[in-house]
Amino acid sequence: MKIENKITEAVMAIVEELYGQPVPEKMVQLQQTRPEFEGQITLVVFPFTKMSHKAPEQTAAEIGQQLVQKLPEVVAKFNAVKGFLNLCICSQQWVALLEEIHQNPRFGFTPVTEDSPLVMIEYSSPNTNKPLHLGHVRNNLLGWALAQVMEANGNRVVKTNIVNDRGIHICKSMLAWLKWGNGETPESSGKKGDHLIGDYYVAFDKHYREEVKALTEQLVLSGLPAEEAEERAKQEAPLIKEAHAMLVKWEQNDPEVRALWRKMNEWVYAGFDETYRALGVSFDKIYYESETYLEGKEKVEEGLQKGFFYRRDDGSVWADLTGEGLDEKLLLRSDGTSVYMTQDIGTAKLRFQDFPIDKMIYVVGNEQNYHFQVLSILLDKLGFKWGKDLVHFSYGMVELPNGKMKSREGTVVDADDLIATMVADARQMSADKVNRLEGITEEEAQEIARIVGLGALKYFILKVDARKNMLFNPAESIDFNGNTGPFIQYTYARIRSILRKWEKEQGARGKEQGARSEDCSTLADREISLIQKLQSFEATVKQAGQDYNPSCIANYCYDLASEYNRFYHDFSVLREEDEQKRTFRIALSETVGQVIKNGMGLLGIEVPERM
RNA sequence: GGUCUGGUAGCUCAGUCGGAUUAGAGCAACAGCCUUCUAAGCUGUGGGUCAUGGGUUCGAGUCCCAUCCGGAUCACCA
Repeated sequence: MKIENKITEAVMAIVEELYGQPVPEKMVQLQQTRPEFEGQITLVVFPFTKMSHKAPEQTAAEIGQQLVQKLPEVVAKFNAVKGFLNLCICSQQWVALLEEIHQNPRFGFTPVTEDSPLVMIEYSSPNTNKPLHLGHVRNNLLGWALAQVMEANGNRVVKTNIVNDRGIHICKSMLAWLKWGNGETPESSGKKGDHLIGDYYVAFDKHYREEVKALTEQLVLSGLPAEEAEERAKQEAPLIKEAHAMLVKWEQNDPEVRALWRKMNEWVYAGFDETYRALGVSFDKIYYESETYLEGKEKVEEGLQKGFFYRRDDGSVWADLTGEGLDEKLLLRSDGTSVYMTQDIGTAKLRFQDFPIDKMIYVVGNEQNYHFQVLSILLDKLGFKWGKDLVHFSYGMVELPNGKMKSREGTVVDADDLIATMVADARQMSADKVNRLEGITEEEAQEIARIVGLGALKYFILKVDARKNMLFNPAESIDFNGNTGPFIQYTYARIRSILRKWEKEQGARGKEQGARSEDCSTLADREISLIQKLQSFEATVKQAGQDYNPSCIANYCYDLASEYNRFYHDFSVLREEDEQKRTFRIALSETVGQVIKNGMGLLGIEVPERM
């Protein structure tokens, strides 16, 4: 039984006994004692003053006395400051707690069973016409971390990706490749497939803009107002018309267009796979829009028959959501083709056929908040049981110091470049610390650099609250000091180093057990607060699962590492002469390392054995 | 304009269920600490009207209302 629970139970009994009123459990508020006061756990007594009809301080004192009497093995002594009752907990309790955590390598995790709820998480969702950029990186990292967190909270998780592999943007790349590509392939050019295709997408855009510009001038000369001229030029430029023609051919299953489309998409997928592998993310099931985009129509027809939707005179189908405080939403165009919303309904249908989903989480940027509000209502109306409380895990945009990322203006941070830069910087960083690299092969050093560089990137992104927009300053982000991933990794590596030395020592004189509860009556404040910190990992994981918020785990890892660093500087663990204390502190260190590893693991961040 | 969302130190960010006379980290600046288990570290100094005004109460950065500023969204685009 946890220390908190014992105290809560006792307080409930005591208050009822003293003041004659039953107390709901929620009223018993326990918190960590502020460092400037003596004690470790504090009871907030304000809520009880109404029952006691006494001053807060006196009420606190009365409860404190009873606690010491009734729980002598837990509460050693107390002091009351205003309405706060600070309790000094017996060291044995802390030692026992540490031992419990130490014994449980999965501390804080809820086991997953056959009957656990099935949660599907959709993330990444790239377009196949250009490589992944920083915005996708945030999406992928959040999606992956969220999946880990949900699993840690006892859910079965299916990670899924919907690939937007069809549409006008793909045709643009295809067209440009046909026109100017001379048969270039990833092999012949040495480029990653997604970058190759992205280059043609850019080429298309460049030529297209030139055409638009020339055509606009022409139209202006013939007497059209400038704005109107540009509008028309955009629609009538030969290139865009060709692209549209290609899209029509694609939809008609033209063998040549389809073959080219398939070939180029394969190149892109190979490129994406490489980036995904570098980021350490993966999927259990991938859906392609080309396979799902027609499915939604059927569901919309069904909704139409049931009277949820209505058809206008021009044949288009709409949902009237004014009753829900929203607008009317188009579901099928007048020509019968589907729109974005229809496709999402179709994808939902397929997913539900494939999996008995209990909860669906979409990791998609906050610019689509409205879309998912509507989708939730529509899916609910159409009878998807998870539709009503689907979760749109909505994250903010990544901004750059000079504004937003815009592919046209070349202010995009490419994912592959970014990863390579971070790893190279980490390599440079550790090369500066020559003594560390002793006895390490070049290969091992490279692997450490990969772990540290990626750790820096991942932590930098995951530590900020997902729903907020965040600023990515390329110069400052490559910082390995302070509140960063490498700081936490460093703490871990140092703990491992201590343990390696200790194990060597133990090997010489025979194995010995870790934490001992006897004779540790005088724990230092630092040790106790470390144990308290360790204990709160459980609550943090739970909270992250409830709020769908990986960032609190990131901040927890930093807090824990900081706390350990102070401990590390206060005590010489290996040189401690008192045998009891030393084994205790070794066990404490080992447990901190274990929790750091688990916490970082939830974020998809690896920790190195040495660095 | 409607809806949603954010505003905390020069900069980037934390801040749990509303809790403690003094609101925390990191970066940047300044000052200390490597004969001691990994200095990617530790300790200290300076830096704040928690956007503004009201309200709720024993108590508000946190909850409510209004205002100001920023962002997103409101397509027969995806």
